[in-house]
Amino acid sequence: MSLDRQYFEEMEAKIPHGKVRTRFAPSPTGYMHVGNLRTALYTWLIARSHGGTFILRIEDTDQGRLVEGATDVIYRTMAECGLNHDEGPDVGGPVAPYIQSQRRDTYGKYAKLLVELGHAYYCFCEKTESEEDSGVFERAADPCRDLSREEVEQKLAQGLPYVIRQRIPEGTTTFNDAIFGDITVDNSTLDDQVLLKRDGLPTYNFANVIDDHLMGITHVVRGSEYLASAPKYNLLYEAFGWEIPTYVHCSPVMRDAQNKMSKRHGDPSYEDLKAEGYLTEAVLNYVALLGWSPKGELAEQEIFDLEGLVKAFDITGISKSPAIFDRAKLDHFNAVYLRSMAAEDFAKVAEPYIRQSVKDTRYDAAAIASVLQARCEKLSDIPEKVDFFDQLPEYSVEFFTNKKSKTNPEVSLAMLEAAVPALEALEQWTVESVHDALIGLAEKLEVKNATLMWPVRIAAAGKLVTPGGAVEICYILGKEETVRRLRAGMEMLKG
RNA sequence: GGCCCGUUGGUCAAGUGGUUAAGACACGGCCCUUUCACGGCUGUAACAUGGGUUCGAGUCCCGUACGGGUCACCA
Repeated sequence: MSLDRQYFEEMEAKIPHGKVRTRFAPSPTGYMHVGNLRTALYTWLIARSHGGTFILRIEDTDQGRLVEGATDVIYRTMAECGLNHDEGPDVGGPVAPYIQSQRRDTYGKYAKLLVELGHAYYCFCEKTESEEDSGVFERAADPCRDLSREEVEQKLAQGLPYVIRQRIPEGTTTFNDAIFGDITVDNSTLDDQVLLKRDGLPTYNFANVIDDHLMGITHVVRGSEYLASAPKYNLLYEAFGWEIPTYVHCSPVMRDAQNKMSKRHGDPSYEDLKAEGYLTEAVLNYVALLGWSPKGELAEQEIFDLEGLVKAFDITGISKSPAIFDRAKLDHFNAVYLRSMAAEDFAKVAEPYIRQSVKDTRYDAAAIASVLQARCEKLSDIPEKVDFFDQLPEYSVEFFTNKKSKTNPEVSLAMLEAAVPALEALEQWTVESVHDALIGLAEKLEVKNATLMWPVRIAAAGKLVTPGGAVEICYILGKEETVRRLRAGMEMLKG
């Protein structure tokens, strides 16, 4: 067994040093769930807030789980969110390739190096049966652990299939996590995990260590489900004599107190949220705060754009406990972002939703948008809110009764009878002219504004709750349609 | 079951031995008002639990309960 020393030297020589380097390393499942997005965000933030480098690496070592087009979802999501990477499969970089299936040889070589170093061994056993739910898990000593060098050579020469396993030493292992602190475990609780699978591909755990080292990763950000395997990582780094990176284990995003967000439960992915009418900025902002909070004078701030996050972000603000994903709060963030948009920008994103129910192009989408902006939490709320423009809904005569406005059917009829000629007389049909006409009329009739406005709005919209008041709705409807609807209301009140 | 981790209002959370225990969302009330919103004001509501340590504990230590993770030739 001869090792290619030069290969290792070359690989080592390529590793960049001196700057923070982080990596987001998804396996291509075709689905970017919220927890994933948050991990990507934090990872990106750590790099950017240190002026470091952010790397995208694709972990596709599981041949059985390859999903067509899955990497596209990752690229698209990252780009849309503004989480740009400096190195990756598509842009290259000094430690390419960035797709694990293309690094196959490397893992094999390092696995053999580890065998040579005495920290791993060849195992020729059959695949281990999963122990089911026997309740007690006891690891039998692996007979291959103590095979002599000659025996190994012999079996190899016979072409027997094998895996390479990590040789866990006696003692205890302590590792440090930036969020959880020092954690010490007894090595007897660690198993001689497989490093290199029978198909020659590395296991996730091994590939991670090799790639993170070879890519010069300084901060390993990942879900807390990997916390338990961290000691084995340390042992691996130590076995190679490599510097151990900073671990940053993040607790999961939950759907409720017991369950993680999951595709299986129908929890939304980033793309699902987009489709539901949420803004990318709002999702990112919300997700950033799910499990992280700013320190110091920024502690009370909640609205952050990416740039603001870069300035405020700090690993120590990441919390240990899991966070439940709360729609109501996401809705709030989305509403805040929607409201803060310039009117024309909002009109632009709202228009498709408006046109879902307002097909009649005589009705100005921009005008409708302006009335909608302060009134929706997500864009998908829009169609239902503006459905009365195209067609006046059937409504109850009871709608005309409103205590606070001091209206009832009788009063309403009188108001409409007065409003119709006043509006018909208008030469200019603008928000101002309609407003002035109606306010002037109320004054003349010596009734409070609401007494006149309420029936007008009901007759114009046929709904109890509308985006905008009587004036805006009449304006958008136009004179002809407004008058037609008010007259219809009068007929109804007479009948 | 072993090992590891976590636990501040319904939710997100600040808090690093001495505070009237922040703030946000949600919820209730009031104001504004041309409905609903927006905006403003205001209210209800929390340190899982039992022991220590200490003059003093949400903050430190131990136990208990509950929850989660992990124990794959998956990632």
